[in-house]
Formats: sequence, structure tokens, C-alpha cells
Amino acid sequence: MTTKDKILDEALTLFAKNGYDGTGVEQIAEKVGIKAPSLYKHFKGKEDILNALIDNSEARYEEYFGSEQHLRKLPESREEFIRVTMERILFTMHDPMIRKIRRFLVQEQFRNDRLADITTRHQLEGVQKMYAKIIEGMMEMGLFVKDNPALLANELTAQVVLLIAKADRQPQYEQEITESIERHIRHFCDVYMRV
Amino acid sequence: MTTKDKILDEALTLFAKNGYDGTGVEQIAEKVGIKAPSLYKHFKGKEDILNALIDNSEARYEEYFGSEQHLRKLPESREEFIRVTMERILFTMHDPMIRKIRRFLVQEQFRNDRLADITTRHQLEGVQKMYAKIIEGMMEMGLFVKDNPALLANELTAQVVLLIAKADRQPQYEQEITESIERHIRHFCDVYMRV
DNA sequence: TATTATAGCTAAAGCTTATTAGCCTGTCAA
DNA sequence: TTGACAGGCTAATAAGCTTTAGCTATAATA
Repeated sequence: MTTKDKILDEALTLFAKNGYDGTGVEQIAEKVGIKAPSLYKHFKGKEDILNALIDNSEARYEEYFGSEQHLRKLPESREEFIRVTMERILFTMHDPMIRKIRRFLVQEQFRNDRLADITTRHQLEGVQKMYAKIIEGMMEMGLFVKDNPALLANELTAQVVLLIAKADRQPQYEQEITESIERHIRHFCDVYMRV
Repeated sequence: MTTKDKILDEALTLFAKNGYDGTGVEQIAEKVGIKAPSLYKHFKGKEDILNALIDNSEARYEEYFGSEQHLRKLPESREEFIRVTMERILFTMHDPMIRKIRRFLVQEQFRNDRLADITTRHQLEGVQKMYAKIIEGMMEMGLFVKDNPALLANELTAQVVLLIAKADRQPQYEQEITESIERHIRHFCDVYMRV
């Protein structure tokens, strides 16, 4: 891991924790193990670090939501659908990098148009499109009732996104949040799955 | 409006726009029309202003979600339910004070436990409880199918909350967001209302 | 009327912050 | 071997920040 990458990594950690304005370049440097002025050998300034992080968030978005990996093997039963969906949600909740990006975006979403756009893609369009495809595939397999897949994907994901956001700010409720999410998914299956 | 109130008002406006750390006491003072040191005749410091704002957000929560005003006259038809729900949502979206509190909370939710708690109440529990009661009442009237009202309320409100958040950061999409919300509510009625 | 409190002001302290200038060392290529 | 460069360092600058001290005028009160 190069120093440049280490800077980005620690900067993201700190921005996620204390926000961009709440984080000093000195703090970042200290975590990296160098002195603040040395940062300027790698980046033009604090804002340059921010922009690099935005680029990374954008790339991460493509990588995670853009791939069609999740389509390779569609769930073939109600229980399998619930299981893989819960697995994906728990992964999203706990993966350190995704967590940091999520917290970072939530706090900085109003800083500029690009951040606003990425936040919407992460929070709405990304998950929505991903599940729309899965649900569409499962409709063709006769597992879901025929309906607008995009609309159903929204019904499924909106609550999950909100509950994950709650877990981010109040980790002490994680247990019950996870249960709420599973309850919601089961309810979703009750309503939209073919018996 | 006293100076103290004016300070709180302008502080909230600025915190909502640029965040707490992104706002200087000098800016607040300037908006109020006084010099920065004069602020200290009214508040012990910047953090004292923040705490007063948190108190206000808490009070505003009670006032808006705690009241049972919305229960006095329950909608008596599908179209009336859609109409009053859309009205309430549009009000929530546009009311300047509620908007500011929403933006403020979103950005500062990680600053301390109290802010995290209030954010959850505003974003989840408040709306959810309010609609749970409305839906429960309408179930008794035979308008909704019998089900768990809290669960249905979640299905209804989660998407609305997410879409309002999107409108906050990307007001240029307000038109389509409003349409999405109405579409979602109609879908909700299709699924859960008695014909 | 005398006095006291309120609420503004200027000046400035004192700290933090981002950034720059300039130096030093080790590495690698000519 | 020499020279260039990458990447670290210290010292310092310059600006910004919050907050305090102390002055003044007005309004309320005894």
C-alpha cells in the first residue's frame, strides 16, 4: 500500500467519523505516520484529497452496483431469496469500506453536486436497479407475481436503506434492526411472491 | 422576535446549509446584524447555540409528531387518503423550518448520541407511529385490510422519507420525485386497501 | 434622580488550521 | 560517480476561529 493510498484510506476513515470540516490535515498525517506538510508531496491540498475520495466512491459504486455478478445465479425459492438478500445486506452493513463511504456520503452529500449525485446513486438508484433485475428475473421464473420490477425493488429496498442508516448512527440497536429488516423482507415475500 | 431567537434562526439556516463545523460564529452574527462578540451576551458559546437548536428540534418533534391532530378526522376513502397524505408530504417537503431541521439533522446525526436519537425519531419512529395510528383507524373503518399497522406504516413511509431526502439534496428533480411518491402511495393503496 | 442591568461595540488574545519554503536523505538512471 | 528526483522533515506564514476584556449607551428600576 503506497503512502498515497494510505492517506486516502485514513482520510476516509476520519471524514466518515468527524466530517470533512471536522478533520484536520494534521490528524490525517498522524494516522498515516508522517507530518502534515508531507501530505503535500502527494496531494495539492485538503480539497484534492476530498476529490480523490469522491473519485474512489464513484469507482466503488460502479464496482459494487454496476456488476452483474448478482444475476449469475438467481435464487430459486422464497427461502433462498431471503437468505441471499439478508447475506448481502449484512455484508453491506458490516464491510468497513462500504460503511465508511456510506457515512462519508451522508455527511457530505450537500457539499457539492457531485456528492449529491453519488449519494442518490448509492442510496437509491444503485440498490434499486440491482434488485429490479433480480426481481425481474425471478418474475420470469414464476417466483414473483408479474408487476413493475422497478416499483417492487423500491418497496423492498427503501426500508432496508433507512434501517441500515439507523444502524450506522445507533449501532446499539443493531440486533433489533436486523430483525426488522428480515421481518420486512418476509413481509415483502408474503405480498409479492407466488405461493 | 428577540435577538436570541434571531440567532437561533440564522444559526439553524447556516448549519443546515454548511454544517456546524462549516459555519463560523461571525457568519451567524452578521446575518443577525450584530458583531460576533455580542453573541456571547445571549449564549455561552457556539456549542451552546447548537444545544439550544437540539432542544428546539426535540420540541418541534413533539409538536409535529406527538400531536394527535391528524387523527381527528380520518380519511374516508382511498382518494381522500391519497390527497391528505400527499398534502402532508408536500408540506413537510416545503416548510422552511422543517426543511432546515431535516438538513441539519442529516449532517450532524453523528455528532452525539442525542442527535442520533432525534434523527431516528424524525426519520423513522415519528412518521411511522403517526401513520400506524392513521392506518389502524382506517383498518377499523374497513378501508384497509387487517394487518399489522406498524408494519404497513413502514412500507408506506420509508420510501417517502428517502425520496424527500433526495429532493433535499437534488431539488432539480423535485417534479419527478413528487410523481414517484404519488405513484408509490397509489401502489400502496392497491396492495393494502379493501376494494 | 441615581443606579443597575442589558446589549451592543472595539480590540485583542490565543489557538488552530492549511499551506509554503527550504532543507536533507536515499534511490535510481545516465 | 554524479545528478535528479521522490518523499520525508522543520520552521514559519498567514489566515481564520472562538472567546474574553473592557467600554458605552440605553432602558428599566429603586
